[in-house]
Amino acid sequence: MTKRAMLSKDHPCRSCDVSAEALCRALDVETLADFRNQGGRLHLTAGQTLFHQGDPADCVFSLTSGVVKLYAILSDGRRQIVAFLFPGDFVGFETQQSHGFAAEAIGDTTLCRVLKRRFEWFVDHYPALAEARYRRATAELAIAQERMVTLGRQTAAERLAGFLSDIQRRAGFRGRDGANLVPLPMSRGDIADYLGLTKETVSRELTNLRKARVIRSHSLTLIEILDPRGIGALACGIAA
Amino acid sequence: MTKRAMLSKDHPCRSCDVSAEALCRALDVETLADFRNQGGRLHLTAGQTLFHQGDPADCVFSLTSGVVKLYAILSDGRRQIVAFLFPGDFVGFETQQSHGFAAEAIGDTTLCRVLKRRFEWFVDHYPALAEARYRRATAELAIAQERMVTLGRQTAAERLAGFLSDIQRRAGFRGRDGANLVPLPMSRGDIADYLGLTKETVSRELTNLRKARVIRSHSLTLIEILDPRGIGALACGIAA
DNA sequence: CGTGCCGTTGATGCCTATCAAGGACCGTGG
DNA sequence: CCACGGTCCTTGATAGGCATCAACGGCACG
Repeated sequence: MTKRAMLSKDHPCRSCDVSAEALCRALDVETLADFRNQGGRLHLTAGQTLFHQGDPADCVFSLTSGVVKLYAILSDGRRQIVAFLFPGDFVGFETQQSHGFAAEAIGDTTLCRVLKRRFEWFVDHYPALAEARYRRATAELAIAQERMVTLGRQTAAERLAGFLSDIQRRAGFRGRDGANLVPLPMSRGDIADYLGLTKETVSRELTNLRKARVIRSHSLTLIEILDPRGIGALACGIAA
Repeated sequence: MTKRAMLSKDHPCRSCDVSAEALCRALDVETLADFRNQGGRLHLTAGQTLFHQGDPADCVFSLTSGVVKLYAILSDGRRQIVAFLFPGDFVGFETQQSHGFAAEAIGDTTLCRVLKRRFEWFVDHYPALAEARYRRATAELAIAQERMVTLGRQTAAERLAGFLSDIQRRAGFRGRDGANLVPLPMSRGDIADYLGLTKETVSRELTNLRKARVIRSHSLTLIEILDPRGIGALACGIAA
């Protein structure tokens, strides 16, 4: 049994099943309880925004269920989705005063919220949390830099293959027959805006992969990867 | 007089004129001297690489003069430059074991090198340095995310305008007649690989800006911005 | 059972890449 | 000092990949 089980029976963190990499995990049990009591729990339904571009960034959030998109909108309506956030991801721990991007729920979503000032108090007093926060920041930086390569230099097919690999790694699961299943809770338009393409191109490339028997669609929001090597070969590109 | 003047007369950091945001500035004088003695100074000439993709990341570097490009190469030779580093910038403070990108000097370059283990010892013992390192990481993350927008959604003209604005902010200076001068030490090919374009397109867009009297070329590596508002109008895009 | 949103597919066009040639600049060596 | 070669930049012609425009189909919802 993990220390986690020692939380009082009705403490929300007790049943929190976010991935082991969540920043909260850097805290021991009593501290976690303390930390958790600083904030509140938040529910969002599809399309609700957590914050807009330019909003003051005075809270940090830990996503416990659902998927959130982080995006920028240009003056003429063009949109770029900077990241999809999955359970276990943190939002808002950047040092800027205001949010550079908007955050919006893709489906039903729950988050934990803590005032940033509180969060920083904990960071100052618990080196493990500071360390975890720093590791998270550099990990995200590395991801962001990889995405520059994707957006700057890859073709539509490569982008989509890379995207499917990523989602599989972060949210993929096995069917009872061992099938390699990948959920796609976001719309085609969202995928397009994430990859710097249009929804039509995303749709076309998906059918290409389908025709090539690399993937199979179980529904609009659930695909199966039939040929992981094929996906990998397309996606890789990077490094010699 | 700043505390800096208290460094022993021949201490290398004494004459170091990197921008005030360099991480070293988080340390007080004696500590800085101590810190500085851990490493060495490094000189590179045009085209020399500091490290390759995949090299073990066991040193951190502080750029004191010159410009360095950080880039990835895909298996078929496509290249994406992830960042240009200017004096005051730090390299290699990410948490990964190996470098995800290669670093190469664009012209003559000098850097300070410190073993990462040493650096981390200082981070552990000087909270101000930890704080500065964290701020730097999140600042770079924000920049990387902005660049996703550029690479994913902006046109060639917008990318170039944004690029010129950025370089002006980071390395621009005034001529004796007040001219708004921007150095371009990197080649057109480098700019192209930074912006996700080709060198031909970069060249064409530069001549467009020239014909539109938005910029003027003093030489291949030095341009003058005649119409900052024009550049800004093109570059902005972001936010309504 | 209609209505609307989302996804797919097709036809067309545009932006930028690619291919190609000429020109400017620079360092070298005669 | 000038000729020379190489590299980088510029400019033009053409092509291709993806966007745009448009129509249709499926699915969810009222």
